[in-house]
Amino acid sequence: MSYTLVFFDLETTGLDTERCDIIQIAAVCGTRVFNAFTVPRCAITGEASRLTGFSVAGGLLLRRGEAVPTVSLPQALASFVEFLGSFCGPVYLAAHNANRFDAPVLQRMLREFSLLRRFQGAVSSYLDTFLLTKRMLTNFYSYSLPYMVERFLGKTYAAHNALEDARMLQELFQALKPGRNAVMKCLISTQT
DNA sequence: TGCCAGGCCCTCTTTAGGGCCTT
Repeated sequence: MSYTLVFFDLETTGLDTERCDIIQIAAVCGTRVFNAFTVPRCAITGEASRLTGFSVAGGLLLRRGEAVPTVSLPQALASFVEFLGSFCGPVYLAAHNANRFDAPVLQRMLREFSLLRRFQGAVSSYLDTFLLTKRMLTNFYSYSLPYMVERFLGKTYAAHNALEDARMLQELFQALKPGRNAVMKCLISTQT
């Protein structure tokens, strides 16, 4: 049975998956793209702000000082679920370190806005590409996304922009060509 | 200044501990 892989990434206010808020949700599947920004409800940590370039001033979301168009968090999440629901199943939602970061944050947000059931109807599993690359490739200096992209695609890119991270993750996956069995071993159910 | 989260993986392991990766 075939499956659809959608590559995604979140930019958030920090690393605490129980408390952080989403700033950017981005996803790619082939040439189809989703990208949404939202004004976070809690403060952006200094480290997250330094890495992503995001800040909030006067109720506006700024990236490196320039205002970014935003929608409300529930609007962003509902649009994301609608985007995911437009693909033929089963749909796997892939992120680098999904198991430990992106999936817990997204699941918590979807539950908060009563969107989890709809999401679970569209997406059967997450795919953790960090686990996948660690299992596929041994004895590497690093398994971070920027390092993997530089090593296998020969590119440096604007890391910590969710859309660029998702695009690079898709390219990396296409370059590495993991087997179906390797992919299946790194899936995490959305039914939590 | 340096610490802050945390499940998985590895190994100098299993009666444990440290590093990784994500923002």
